[in-house]
Amino acid sequence: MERRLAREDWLRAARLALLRGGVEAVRPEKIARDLQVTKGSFYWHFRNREDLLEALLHEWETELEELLTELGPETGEAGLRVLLDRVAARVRRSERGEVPSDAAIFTWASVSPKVARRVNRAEQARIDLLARWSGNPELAELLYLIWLGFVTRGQRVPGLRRRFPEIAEAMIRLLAAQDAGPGGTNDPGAGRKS
Amino acid sequence: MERRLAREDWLRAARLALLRGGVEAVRPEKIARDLQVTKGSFYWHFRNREDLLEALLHEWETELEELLTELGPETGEAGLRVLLDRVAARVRRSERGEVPSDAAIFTWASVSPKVARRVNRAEQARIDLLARWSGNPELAELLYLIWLGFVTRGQRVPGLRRRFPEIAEAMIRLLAAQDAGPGGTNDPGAGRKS
DNA sequence: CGCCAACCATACGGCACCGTATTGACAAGC
DNA sequence: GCTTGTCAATACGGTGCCGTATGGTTGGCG
Repeated sequence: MERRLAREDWLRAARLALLRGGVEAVRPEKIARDLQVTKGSFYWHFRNREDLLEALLHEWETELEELLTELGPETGEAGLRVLLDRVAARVRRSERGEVPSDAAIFTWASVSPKVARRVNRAEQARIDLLARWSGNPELAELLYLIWLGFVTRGQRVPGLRRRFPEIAEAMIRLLAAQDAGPGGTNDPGAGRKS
Repeated sequence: MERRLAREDWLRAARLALLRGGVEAVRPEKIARDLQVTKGSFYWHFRNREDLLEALLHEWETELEELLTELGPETGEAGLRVLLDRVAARVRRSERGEVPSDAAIFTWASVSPKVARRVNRAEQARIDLLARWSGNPELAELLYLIWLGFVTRGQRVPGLRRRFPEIAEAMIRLLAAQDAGPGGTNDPGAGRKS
């Protein structure tokens, strides 16, 4: 019994620790206790704590890039549907520790300027994508804020995450409303620039 | 010279520490260094670290209640304008350390179940208020999520907080759109300019 | 003037964690 | 069966923080 651990086992445990207790819970000795080993193992797989944290952040960045590049050619409402589906799937995977949780990373970013810079960059890519799809930068930002708010609140409010489809529909309606709405159909450049 | 410190001085320093570095930065010895005194002072004003944290959270709760009860009778668009004004003022005060920052408290809540429960309660009060005003629970939730997302992102993205008026206008348009929108044409001109 | 309360400094024991060094267990392949 | 590579246990010195104990300084006030 008592299998031995690979680097990936440590990463998974670290992702779960990050998810549940924030960065401050991601500590070699603590995770070692969770895994029922001593830290002798940890320092074989990682140089130090910083190395582990960097691995987590890097993992999140690359996973996210993949998600964005794997999207199909659909834009507008159809595109948003696909994107939200993917995002929801990611959240489920993160709850199993298979991938770092967006929410946890955001929380981390809000207390670490270094992490914040990298998160902001990834975030901007998402917003830009929404802006291209909707042809409306302001709406894109609004949609993103709704999602971000949902994720933030979903960390705290039990059972809220299950209501994601509901919020997703509201977002889609918002997107649809502006296509049919004030300016005529999908007029790129109808928004504002910063 | 070298004035001596009152409890309020410690609280202010703690609010700033919370704002800048999260809960983990709220530590007696660390704040003592910031204040150029030793922790002997701290333990005169507070029982222990937990006591300080509780004071911060309690302060946030009561300040927030006051904000909500001090609102006028306006509802709908006019009410939202007043509310957002108040909220913006609060954010400025929090940056001066006069009151705990919403964003910092939310970040704290996301790593502390105990804090999360209390934050959720206060949060629900805000959402309920919006729901009464708009007569549309789903829209209320959406508006709240936009604000929450903005606050979360505003912690990280430099200069974003200055764009609050812009977001506020978008929220107000959203509220106005549903008055004029799906429900039929009930007077959209009601509640102009506060 | 002298005293008391408010406030702060100093010094201490304890704990949790970091990172390193060294040794030990075990399996795979030669 | 012996070696080698992989992973883990143990033990250690160092640091930062907690909370307490105790004594020092100061200002107001009777």
